[in-house]
Amino acid sequence: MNREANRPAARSAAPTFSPLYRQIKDFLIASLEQGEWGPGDAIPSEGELAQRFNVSQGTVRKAIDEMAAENLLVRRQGKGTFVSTHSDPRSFYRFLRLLPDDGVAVQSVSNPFLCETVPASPEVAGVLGLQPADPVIHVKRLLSFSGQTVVFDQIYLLAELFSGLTLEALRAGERSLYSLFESDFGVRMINAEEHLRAVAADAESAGHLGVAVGAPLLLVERTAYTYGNKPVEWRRGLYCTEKHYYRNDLG
Amino acid sequence: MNREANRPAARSAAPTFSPLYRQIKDFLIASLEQGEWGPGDAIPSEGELAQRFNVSQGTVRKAIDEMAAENLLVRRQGKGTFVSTHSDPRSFYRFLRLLPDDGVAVQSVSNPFLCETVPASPEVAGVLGLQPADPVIHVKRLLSFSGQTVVFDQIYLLAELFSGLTLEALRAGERSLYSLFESDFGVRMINAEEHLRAVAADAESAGHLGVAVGAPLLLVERTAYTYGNKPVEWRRGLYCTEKHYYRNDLG
DNA sequence: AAGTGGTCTAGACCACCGT
DNA sequence: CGGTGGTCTAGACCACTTG
Repeated sequence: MNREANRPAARSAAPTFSPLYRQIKDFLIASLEQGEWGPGDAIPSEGELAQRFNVSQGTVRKAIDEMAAENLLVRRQGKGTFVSTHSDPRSFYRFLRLLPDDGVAVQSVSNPFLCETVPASPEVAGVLGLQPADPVIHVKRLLSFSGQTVVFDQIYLLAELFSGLTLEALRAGERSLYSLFESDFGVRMINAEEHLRAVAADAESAGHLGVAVGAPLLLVERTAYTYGNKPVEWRRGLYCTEKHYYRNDLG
Repeated sequence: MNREANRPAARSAAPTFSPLYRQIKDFLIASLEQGEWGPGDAIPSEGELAQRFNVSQGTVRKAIDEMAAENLLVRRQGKGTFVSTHSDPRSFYRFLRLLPDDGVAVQSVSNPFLCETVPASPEVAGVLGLQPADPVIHVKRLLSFSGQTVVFDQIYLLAELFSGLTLEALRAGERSLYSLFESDFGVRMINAEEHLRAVAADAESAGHLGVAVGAPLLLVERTAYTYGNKPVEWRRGLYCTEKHYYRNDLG
């Protein structure tokens, strides 16, 4: 790494000081972004990276530590360091926070029933950084836990990144949506922000979820980001919380 | 630290191996728990701790790094390492996730109107690890943002830890509840878990929040923990989400 | 200038995993 | 066994804060 090119910069005025391990981290993130190593792959060992960058192993270690803390990489002692993937439950975080009142988490079943390209509404365009009427892919689906429909999702995706997505592809396989996005479109969701509200069920939601019109539903609006905090998905989920709750750990 | 006493243990059967830095971390946490250093105080420097434990500075550093990541300590370059406190906004995390739709976060105003000791209901006893009918302190309060009442909280506290808490004390000062608990009762909330649901407003909540009976409200049930994952508070909050939302960052 | 945390090094040894 | 990550050391120097 360019020791000499960097250190003097710290003494000069504007350019923010960037320690070696951060330069290495940035390089590794850029490599991930470019697909240098795919999801689930092992990255080079600490020793090899240290040689490649001409730094000590401890410096590489600090870079990888931070990326592991951000769920970009997963360390496994004795085996290596691996790129996180949504396909592997033990590796990537799950975004669905809904749990049944009694008993433990059960596998959810996704049932998509619409997938079409439409012009973005002003709201969706604003969130995804598009011009109004730019194309987005609109997906509607239901989520069930133990045979009971609990979530009605409306999902909006950047058409540019997910062109070719079909209802058949969504229906195929047992994979999660994000797992499919990752393997079939090379788009990895690495971060998301949710806004929660209580709302009254409208006719469509009530029908899907089997509740009365006007019944209280949990509205979950999610913006999901890929590398560089680029928003690529916005979804509006209506959760029936009669027998399930949304769990959040603070701290 | 007891190098020799520890290492052989790793080779024997049962006792789980514990690295040096973890022993130091555990020692520091125990010290915090016993009030060795109060909220906002500086703990000894890395060098001094290294000498005291007869380890290298790097080992102390790793222990402190983990505690800083858990929001137990706050590092400030050039100054020292300090015990987190709810009194200092820049130091401890805030638990309130409610934000106004438009504009940035505004200071909330707490308006408590009831504080009495009552026997724990079975539900509260279960969560707080008490026997039913053990005493708990029941607090009711309203929270306002910019003059508008948005939250109706019912709070249950271990009577044992908060004996002497009065409505007057709650009303005094501008401090947050957790700041008051920390300074007046020596109880520090370090972790919490929330369960969210959408519910229909009952008569009491509707009256407090100025909405119709049956209107959708966000129900937030929180269990808060102090050191050792000991639950010390349970609260049931009803949030009016007409002009505010609950924000959650995933990842 | 002195004291603190922040970065970096070079090397040792341990724990874990596969072959 | 060899290779990986995990722990630990001793020491150097940098960056930030305060007096």
